[in-house]
Amino acid sequence: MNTRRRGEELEQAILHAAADELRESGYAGMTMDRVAARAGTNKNAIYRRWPHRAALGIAAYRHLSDAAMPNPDTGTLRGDALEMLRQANETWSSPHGTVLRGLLAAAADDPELLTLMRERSGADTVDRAWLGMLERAAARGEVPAAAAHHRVATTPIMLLRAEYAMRGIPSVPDEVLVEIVDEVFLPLVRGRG
Amino acid sequence: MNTRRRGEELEQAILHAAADELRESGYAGMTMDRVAARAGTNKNAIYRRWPHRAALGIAAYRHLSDAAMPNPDTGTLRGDALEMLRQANETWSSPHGTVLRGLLAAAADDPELLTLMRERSGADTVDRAWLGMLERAAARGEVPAAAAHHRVATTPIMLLRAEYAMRGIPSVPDEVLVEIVDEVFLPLVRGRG
DNA sequence: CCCTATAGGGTACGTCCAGTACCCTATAGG
DNA sequence: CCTATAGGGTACTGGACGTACCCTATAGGG
Repeated sequence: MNTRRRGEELEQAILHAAADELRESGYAGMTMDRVAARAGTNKNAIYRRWPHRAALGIAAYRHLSDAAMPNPDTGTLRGDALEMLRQANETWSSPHGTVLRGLLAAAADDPELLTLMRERSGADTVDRAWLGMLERAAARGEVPAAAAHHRVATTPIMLLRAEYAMRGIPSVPDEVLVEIVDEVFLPLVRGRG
Repeated sequence: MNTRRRGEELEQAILHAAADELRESGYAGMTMDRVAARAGTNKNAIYRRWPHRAALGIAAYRHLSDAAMPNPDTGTLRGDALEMLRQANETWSSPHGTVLRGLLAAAADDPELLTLMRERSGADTVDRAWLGMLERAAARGEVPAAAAHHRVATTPIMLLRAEYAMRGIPSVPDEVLVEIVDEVFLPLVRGRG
Protein backbone atom coordinates (compact mmCIF):
# COMPACT_ATOMS: atom_id res chain seq x y z
CA MET A 1 0.00 0.00 0.00
CA ASN A 2 1.07 3.55 -0.65
CA THR A 3 1.58 5.22 2.66
CA ARG A 4 4.21 7.75 1.83
CA ARG A 5 2.94 10.57 -0.33
CA ARG A 6 5.15 12.16 -2.94
CA GLY A 7 5.30 14.86 -5.55
CA GLU A 8 2.04 16.44 -6.55
CA GLU A 9 -0.02 14.71 -3.91
CA LEU A 10 2.19 15.89 -1.07
CA GLU A 11 2.43 19.36 -2.53
CA GLN A 12 -1.34 19.68 -2.57
CA ALA A 13 -1.56 18.43 0.99
CA ILE A 14 0.89 21.10 2.10
CA LEU A 15 -0.91 23.85 0.23
CA HIS A 16 -4.20 22.71 1.65
CA ALA A 17 -2.83 22.73 5.18
CA ALA A 18 -1.29 26.15 4.67
CA ALA A 19 -4.55 27.51 3.34
CA ASP A 20 -6.36 26.20 6.41
CA GLU A 21 -3.85 27.88 8.65
CA LEU A 22 -4.25 31.12 6.76
CA ARG A 23 -7.99 30.93 7.15
CA GLU A 24 -7.83 30.23 10.87
CA SER A 25 -4.93 32.34 12.01
CA GLY A 26 -4.14 34.74 9.21
CA TYR A 27 -0.74 35.07 7.65
CA ALA A 28 0.92 36.37 10.78
CA GLY A 29 -0.25 33.30 12.67
CA MET A 30 0.72 30.77 10.05
CA THR A 31 3.85 29.02 11.27
CA MET A 32 5.88 26.54 9.30
CA ASP A 33 5.81 23.96 12.07
CA ARG A 34 2.05 24.04 12.29
CA VAL A 35 1.63 23.78 8.53
CA ALA A 36 3.97 20.82 8.44
CA ALA A 37 2.20 19.10 11.31
CA ARG A 38 -1.19 19.73 9.80
CA ALA A 39 -0.10 18.34 6.46
CA GLY A 40 1.29 15.31 8.24
CA THR A 41 4.80 15.97 7.04
CA ASN A 42 7.79 18.01 8.10
CA LYS A 43 9.45 21.26 7.23
CA ASN A 44 11.96 19.67 4.89
CA ALA A 45 9.28 18.85 2.41
CA ILE A 46 8.10 22.45 2.55
CA TYR A 47 11.46 24.14 2.23
CA ARG A 48 12.31 21.88 -0.67
CA ARG A 49 9.46 23.56 -2.54
CA TRP A 50 9.28 27.13 -1.30
CA PRO A 51 12.19 29.24 -0.18
CA HIS A 52 10.41 31.21 2.56
CA ARG A 53 7.30 31.38 4.59
CA ALA A 54 6.12 34.27 2.45
CA ALA A 55 6.35 32.24 -0.74
CA LEU A 56 4.31 29.47 0.79
CA GLY A 57 1.74 31.94 2.06
CA ILE A 58 1.29 33.45 -1.35
CA ALA A 59 1.13 30.06 -3.04
CA ALA A 60 -1.46 28.91 -0.54
CA TYR A 61 -3.60 31.98 -0.93
CA ARG A 62 -5.10 30.86 -4.23
CA HIS A 63 -6.52 27.84 -2.43
CA LEU A 64 -8.64 30.22 -0.43
CA SER A 65 -10.17 32.20 -3.19
CA ASP A 66 -12.33 30.74 -5.86
CA ALA A 67 -11.77 34.15 -7.44
CA ALA A 68 -15.14 34.54 -9.07
CA MET A 69 -14.56 37.56 -11.26
CA PRO A 70 -17.81 39.48 -11.44
CA ASN A 71 -18.72 41.16 -14.65
CA PRO A 72 -21.84 43.10 -13.78
CA ASP A 73 -24.14 44.37 -16.45
CA THR A 74 -26.67 46.70 -14.89
CA GLY A 75 -27.11 48.74 -18.03
CA THR A 76 -25.53 51.92 -16.72
CA LEU A 77 -21.92 52.74 -16.08
CA ARG A 78 -22.80 54.05 -12.64
CA GLY A 79 -24.54 50.81 -11.72
CA ASP A 80 -21.72 48.64 -13.02
CA ALA A 81 -19.04 50.65 -11.29
CA LEU A 82 -20.83 50.65 -7.97
CA GLU A 83 -21.44 46.95 -8.24
CA MET A 84 -17.78 46.25 -8.89
CA LEU A 85 -16.67 48.46 -6.04
CA ARG A 86 -19.12 46.81 -3.67
CA GLN A 87 -17.93 43.41 -4.74
CA ALA A 88 -14.32 44.38 -4.17
CA ASN A 89 -15.13 45.94 -0.83
CA GLU A 90 -16.88 42.80 0.30
CA THR A 91 -13.99 40.61 -0.71
CA TRP A 92 -11.44 42.82 0.94
CA SER A 93 -13.35 43.12 4.18
CA SER A 94 -14.02 39.40 4.42
CA PRO A 95 -11.67 37.03 6.24
CA HIS A 96 -10.06 36.41 2.85
CA GLY A 97 -9.35 40.08 2.64
CA THR A 98 -7.67 40.08 6.01
CA VAL A 99 -5.39 37.31 4.85
CA LEU A 100 -4.75 39.14 1.63
CA ARG A 101 -3.83 42.32 3.43
CA GLY A 102 -1.51 40.40 5.72
CA LEU A 103 0.23 38.88 2.75
CA LEU A 104 0.46 42.20 1.03
CA ALA A 105 2.05 43.69 4.11
CA ALA A 106 4.56 40.87 4.28
CA ALA A 107 5.45 41.28 0.63
CA ALA A 108 5.52 45.05 0.78
CA ASP A 109 9.28 45.43 0.72
CA ASP A 110 9.99 42.68 -1.76
CA PRO A 111 9.10 43.56 -5.36
CA GLU A 112 9.48 39.95 -6.45
CA LEU A 113 6.88 38.77 -3.99
CA LEU A 114 4.63 41.66 -4.89
CA THR A 115 4.61 40.59 -8.51
CA LEU A 116 3.70 37.09 -7.43
CA MET A 117 0.92 38.55 -5.32
CA ARG A 118 -0.51 40.54 -8.16
CA GLU A 119 -0.72 37.44 -10.30
CA ARG A 120 -2.12 35.21 -7.64
CA SER A 121 -4.61 37.69 -6.25
CA GLY A 122 -6.04 38.45 -9.67
CA ALA A 123 -5.41 42.16 -9.35
CA ASP A 124 -4.51 42.46 -13.01
CA THR A 125 -7.67 40.62 -14.00
CA VAL A 126 -9.71 43.06 -11.96
CA ASP A 127 -8.01 45.97 -13.68
CA ARG A 128 -8.84 44.52 -17.07
CA ALA A 129 -12.45 44.02 -16.05
CA TRP A 130 -12.73 47.72 -15.26
CA LEU A 131 -11.37 48.68 -18.62
CA GLY A 132 -13.73 46.27 -20.34
CA MET A 133 -16.65 47.76 -18.50
CA LEU A 134 -15.69 51.23 -19.56
CA GLU A 135 -15.23 50.16 -23.15
CA ARG A 136 -18.70 48.67 -23.23
CA ALA A 137 -20.12 51.93 -21.90
CA ALA A 138 -18.28 53.76 -24.65
CA ALA A 139 -19.54 51.28 -27.27
CA ARG A 140 -23.13 51.92 -26.34
CA GLY A 141 -22.51 55.65 -26.47
CA GLU A 142 -22.92 56.31 -22.77
CA VAL A 143 -19.52 57.94 -22.48
CA PRO A 144 -17.10 59.52 -24.93
CA ALA A 145 -14.71 57.06 -26.57
CA ALA A 146 -11.78 59.03 -25.17
CA ALA A 147 -12.84 57.94 -21.69
CA ALA A 148 -11.80 54.33 -22.26
CA HIS A 149 -8.31 54.74 -20.93
CA HIS A 150 -6.58 52.28 -18.66
CA ARG A 151 -5.74 54.75 -15.94
CA VAL A 152 -9.18 56.25 -16.00
CA ALA A 153 -10.81 52.86 -15.79
CA THR A 154 -8.79 51.72 -12.81
CA THR A 155 -9.09 54.94 -10.85
CA PRO A 156 -12.01 53.81 -8.66
CA ILE A 157 -10.47 50.51 -7.65
CA MET A 158 -7.14 52.21 -7.02
CA LEU A 159 -8.86 54.70 -4.76
CA LEU A 160 -10.48 51.89 -2.87
CA ARG A 161 -7.15 50.13 -2.49
CA ALA A 162 -5.57 53.29 -1.19
CA GLU A 163 -8.44 53.70 1.25
CA TYR A 164 -7.69 50.27 2.66
CA ALA A 165 -3.99 50.91 2.77
CA MET A 166 -4.46 54.18 4.63
CA ARG A 167 -7.04 53.09 7.14
CA GLY A 168 -6.54 49.35 7.49
CA ILE A 169 -10.14 49.05 8.47
CA PRO A 170 -12.50 46.14 8.69
CA SER A 171 -14.52 47.62 5.85
CA VAL A 172 -14.99 50.81 3.89
CA PRO A 173 -18.47 52.33 4.34
CA ASP A 174 -20.77 52.27 1.38
CA GLU A 175 -20.99 56.06 1.29
CA VAL A 176 -17.34 56.18 0.39
CA LEU A 177 -17.94 53.88 -2.57
CA VAL A 178 -20.81 56.05 -3.75
CA GLU A 179 -18.65 59.12 -3.34
CA ILE A 180 -15.85 57.61 -5.36
CA VAL A 181 -18.25 56.89 -8.18
CA ASP A 182 -20.32 60.08 -8.09
CA GLU A 183 -17.71 62.65 -7.15
CA VAL A 184 -14.74 61.23 -8.97
CA PHE A 185 -15.38 58.51 -11.51
CA LEU A 186 -18.42 59.88 -13.32
CA PRO A 187 -17.19 63.49 -13.46
CA LEU A 188 -13.86 62.17 -14.69
CA VAL A 189 -15.44 60.20 -17.50
CA ARG A 190 -17.60 63.17 -18.35
CA GLY A 191 -14.57 65.46 -18.40
CA ARG A 192 -12.91 63.47 -21.12
CA GLY A 193 -15.00 64.68 -24.06
CA MET B 1 28.74 65.31 37.50
CA ASN B 2 25.63 64.07 35.81
CA THR B 3 26.42 60.74 34.30
CA ARG B 4 23.05 59.06 34.37
CA ARG B 5 20.56 60.53 31.95
CA ARG B 6 16.87 60.73 32.80
CA GLY B 7 13.51 61.72 31.46
CA GLU B 8 13.49 63.88 28.39
CA GLU B 9 17.19 63.64 27.77
CA LEU B 10 17.19 59.86 27.78
CA GLU B 11 14.05 59.73 25.70
CA GLN B 12 15.63 61.85 23.02
CA ALA B 13 18.73 59.69 23.05
CA ILE B 14 16.60 56.60 22.49
CA LEU B 15 14.63 58.18 19.70
CA HIS B 16 17.79 59.39 18.10
CA ALA B 17 19.34 55.92 18.25
CA ALA B 18 16.18 54.34 16.89
CA ALA B 19 16.08 56.82 14.03
CA ASP B 20 19.68 55.97 13.18
CA GLU B 21 18.85 52.29 13.13
CA LEU B 22 15.89 52.96 10.90
CA ARG B 23 18.05 54.89 8.53
CA GLU B 24 20.72 52.24 8.38
CA SER B 25 18.75 49.01 8.50
CA GLY B 26 15.16 49.93 7.84
CA TYR B 27 12.35 49.04 10.16
CA ALA B 28 12.73 45.31 9.62
CA GLY B 29 16.34 45.51 10.74
CA MET B 30 15.77 47.72 13.76
CA THR B 31 16.11 45.54 16.83
CA MET B 32 15.42 46.61 20.36
CA ASP B 33 18.77 45.39 21.60
CA ARG B 34 20.64 47.39 19.03
CA VAL B 35 18.66 50.52 19.72
CA ALA B 36 19.29 50.13 23.44
CA ALA B 37 22.99 49.55 22.91
CA ARG B 38 23.27 52.46 20.54
CA ALA B 39 21.51 54.76 22.95
CA GLY B 40 23.83 53.57 25.69
CA THR B 41 21.01 52.22 27.78
CA ASN B 42 18.97 49.03 28.02
CA LYS B 43 15.62 47.71 26.92
CA ASN B 44 13.93 48.49 30.21
CA ALA B 45 14.17 52.17 29.56
CA ILE B 46 12.61 51.65 26.16
CA TYR B 47 9.77 49.40 27.20
CA ARG B 48 8.92 51.76 30.01
CA ARG B 49 8.08 54.31 27.31
CA TRP B 50 6.77 52.37 24.32
CA PRO B 51 4.78 49.17 24.45
CA HIS B 52 6.13 47.54 21.28
CA ARG B 53 8.79 47.79 18.72
CA ALA B 54 6.25 49.16 16.28
CA ALA B 55 5.37 52.05 18.57
CA LEU B 56 9.02 52.97 18.93
CA GLY B 57 9.51 52.73 15.19
CA ILE B 58 6.68 55.08 14.50
CA ALA B 59 7.77 57.49 17.21
CA ALA B 60 11.29 57.51 15.84
CA TYR B 61 10.19 58.08 12.29
CA ARG B 62 9.56 61.77 12.83
CA HIS B 63 13.21 62.18 13.73
CA LEU B 64 14.04 61.17 10.18
CA SER B 65 11.85 63.56 8.33
CA ASP B 66 12.17 67.26 8.57
CA ALA B 67 8.77 67.10 6.88
CA ALA B 68 9.10 70.22 4.80
CA MET B 69 5.58 70.54 3.46
CA PRO B 70 5.86 72.06 0.03
CA ASN B 71 3.23 74.47 -1.13
CA PRO B 72 4.12 75.07 -4.72
CA ASP B 73 2.78 78.04 -6.58
CA THR B 74 3.58 77.70 -10.24
CA GLY B 75 0.57 79.68 -11.36
CA THR B 76 -1.28 76.79 -12.98
CA LEU B 77 -3.09 73.90 -11.40
CA ARG B 78 -1.27 71.48 -13.65
CA GLY B 79 2.11 72.80 -12.59
CA ASP B 80 1.22 72.76 -8.92
CA ALA B 81 -0.18 69.26 -9.06
CA LEU B 82 2.80 67.88 -10.91
CA GLU B 83 5.13 69.57 -8.51
CA MET B 84 3.39 68.07 -5.51
CA LEU B 85 3.35 64.61 -7.04
CA ARG B 86 7.00 64.83 -7.89
CA GLN B 87 7.82 65.97 -4.40
CA ALA B 88 5.85 63.07 -2.94
CA ASN B 89 7.43 60.60 -5.33
CA GLU B 90 10.86 61.77 -4.38
CA THR B 91 10.16 61.46 -0.69
CA TRP B 92 8.63 58.02 -1.03
CA SER B 93 11.40 56.65 -3.17
CA SER B 94 14.14 58.00 -0.95
CA PRO B 95 15.59 55.97 1.89
CA HIS B 96 13.05 57.72 4.11
CA GLY B 97 10.33 56.30 1.96
CA THR B 98 11.68 52.80 2.30
CA VAL B 99 11.51 53.15 6.04
CA LEU B 100 8.05 54.63 5.79
CA ARG B 101 6.82 51.76 3.66
CA GLY B 102 8.30 49.26 6.08
CA LEU B 103 6.51 50.91 8.95
CA LEU B 104 3.29 51.05 7.03
CA ALA B 105 3.56 47.35 6.29
CA ALA B 106 4.19 46.60 9.95
CA ALA B 107 1.19 48.66 10.98
CA ALA B 108 -1.03 47.34 8.23
CA ASP B 109 -3.09 45.05 10.38
CA ASP B 110 -3.36 47.31 13.38
CA PRO B 111 -5.74 50.24 12.91
CA GLU B 112 -4.44 51.93 16.03
CA LEU B 113 -0.91 52.01 14.71
CA LEU B 114 -2.15 53.13 11.33
CA THR B 115 -3.80 56.14 12.87
CA LEU B 116 -0.57 56.95 14.65
CA MET B 117 1.23 56.61 11.34
CA ARG B 118 -1.08 58.97 9.56
CA GLU B 119 -0.47 61.61 12.17
CA ARG B 120 3.27 61.17 12.34
CA SER B 121 3.84 60.86 8.63
CA GLY B 122 1.88 64.01 7.89
CA ALA B 123 -0.46 62.25 5.48
CA ASP B 124 -3.38 64.35 6.62
CA THR B 125 -1.37 67.52 6.18
CA VAL B 126 -0.56 66.48 2.65
CA ASP B 127 -4.22 65.86 1.94
CA ARG B 128 -5.09 69.31 3.21
CA ALA B 129 -2.41 70.87 1.06
CA TRP B 130 -3.99 69.32 -2.03
CA LEU B 131 -7.36 70.70 -1.12
CA GLY B 132 -5.88 74.12 -0.49
CA MET B 133 -4.17 74.05 -3.85
CA LEU B 134 -7.41 73.21 -5.58
CA GLU B 135 -9.27 75.92 -3.73
CA ARG B 136 -6.74 78.50 -4.82
CA ALA B 137 -7.19 77.38 -8.41
CA ALA B 138 -10.92 77.78 -8.00
CA ALA B 139 -10.49 81.21 -6.43
CA ARG B 140 -8.53 82.50 -9.38
CA GLY B 141 -11.18 81.07 -11.72
CA GLU B 142 -9.02 78.40 -13.26
CA VAL B 143 -11.46 75.64 -12.36
CA PRO B 144 -15.13 75.53 -11.44
CA ALA B 145 -15.86 76.05 -7.75
CA ALA B 146 -17.56 72.67 -7.63
CA ALA B 147 -14.19 71.05 -8.23
CA ALA B 148 -12.88 71.95 -4.80
CA HIS B 149 -13.98 68.74 -3.16
CA HIS B 150 -11.88 66.77 -0.72
CA ARG B 151 -12.05 63.50 -2.58
CA VAL B 152 -11.31 65.16 -5.88
CA ALA B 153 -8.34 67.00 -4.46
CA THR B 154 -6.75 63.92 -2.95
CA THR B 155 -7.28 61.68 -5.96
CA PRO B 156 -3.81 62.15 -7.47
CA ILE B 157 -1.93 61.48 -4.25
CA MET B 158 -4.17 58.50 -3.52
CA LEU B 159 -3.39 57.09 -6.95
CA LEU B 160 0.29 57.53 -6.30
CA ARG B 161 -0.03 55.78 -2.96
CA ALA B 162 -1.86 52.91 -4.57
CA GLU B 163 0.82 52.70 -7.22
CA TYR B 164 3.43 52.24 -4.52
CA ALA B 165 1.33 49.75 -2.65
CA MET B 166 0.80 47.67 -5.76
CA ARG B 167 4.28 47.69 -7.13
CA GLY B 168 6.53 48.26 -4.13
CA ILE B 169 9.03 49.86 -6.40
CA PRO B 170 12.11 51.88 -5.85
CA SER B 171 10.38 54.76 -7.62
CA VAL B 172 7.43 55.54 -9.82
CA PRO B 173 8.48 56.83 -13.26
CA ASP B 174 7.73 60.43 -14.06
CA GLU B 175 5.49 59.48 -16.99
CA VAL B 176 3.09 57.92 -14.55
CA LEU B 177 2.89 61.16 -12.60
CA VAL B 178 2.22 63.10 -15.77
CA GLU B 179 -0.41 60.60 -16.76
CA ILE B 180 -2.14 60.86 -13.41
CA VAL B 181 -2.34 64.60 -13.82
CA ASP B 182 -3.21 64.82 -17.51
CA GLU B 183 -5.40 61.77 -17.94
CA VAL B 184 -7.14 61.78 -14.62
CA PHE B 185 -6.81 64.86 -12.46
CA LEU B 186 -7.33 67.61 -15.02
CA PRO B 187 -10.18 65.87 -16.88
CA LEU B 188 -11.78 65.18 -13.52
CA VAL B 189 -11.60 68.81 -12.46
CA ARG B 190 -12.91 69.84 -15.85
CA GLY B 191 -15.77 67.37 -15.62
CA ARG B 192 -17.12 68.99 -12.49
CA GLY B 193 -18.69 72.04 -14.05
C1' DC C 1 13.04 -8.81 -10.42
C1' DC C 2 16.49 -6.42 -8.02
C1' DC C 3 19.16 -1.83 -7.15
C1' DT C 4 19.96 2.59 -6.52
C1' DA C 5 19.09 7.53 -6.76
C1' DT C 6 15.75 10.54 -4.96
C1' DA C 7 12.38 12.41 -2.09
C1' DG C 8 10.03 11.96 2.58
C1' DG C 9 10.09 11.56 7.47
C1' DG C 10 11.90 12.38 12.18
C1' DT C 11 14.28 15.13 14.97
C1' DA C 12 17.32 18.07 16.85
C1' DC C 13 19.64 22.29 16.45
C1' DG C 14 21.49 27.20 15.69
C1' DT C 15 20.10 31.73 15.69
C1' DC C 16 17.65 35.70 16.33
C1' DC C 17 14.66 38.59 18.66
C1' DA C 18 10.65 40.35 21.37
C1' DG C 19 9.31 40.97 25.69
C1' DT C 20 9.87 40.08 30.93
C1' DA C 21 11.94 39.60 35.52
C1' DC C 22 15.13 40.88 39.13
C1' DC C 23 18.13 43.23 41.51
C1' DC C 24 21.34 46.86 42.26
C1' DT C 25 22.35 52.01 42.06
C1' DA C 26 22.24 56.94 41.02
C1' DT C 27 19.71 61.04 41.90
C1' DA C 28 15.89 64.36 42.20
C1' DG C 29 13.18 66.60 45.25
C1' DG C 30 11.24 66.97 49.58
C1' DC D 1 19.96 63.94 54.70
C1' DC D 2 16.42 60.31 52.99
C1' DT D 3 13.64 57.93 50.16
C1' DA D 4 10.82 57.00 46.14
C1' DT D 5 11.60 56.65 41.39
C1' DA D 6 13.86 55.91 37.20
C1' DG D 7 18.15 53.80 35.01
C1' DG D 8 21.45 50.20 34.33
C1' DG D 9 23.02 45.35 34.00
C1' DT D 10 21.96 40.98 32.96
C1' DA D 11 19.85 36.88 32.36
C1' DC D 12 16.04 34.29 30.73
C1' DT D 13 11.65 32.55 28.38
C1' DG D 14 9.37 31.47 24.46
C1' DG D 15 8.48 31.41 19.76
C1' DA D 16 9.71 30.91 15.17
C1' DC D 17 12.53 30.62 10.92
C1' DG D 18 15.63 28.10 8.60
C1' DT D 19 19.22 24.15 8.44
C1' DA D 20 21.63 19.74 9.17
C1' DC D 21 21.75 14.83 9.52
C1' DC D 22 20.45 10.48 9.20
C1' DC D 23 17.28 6.87 8.28
C1' DT D 24 13.68 4.79 5.07
C1' DA D 25 10.21 4.08 1.48
C1' DT D 26 9.71 3.75 -3.34
C1' DA D 27 9.82 4.83 -8.24
C1' DG D 28 11.85 3.68 -12.30
C1' DG D 29 15.57 1.81 -14.85
C1' DG D 30 18.65 -2.07 -16.05
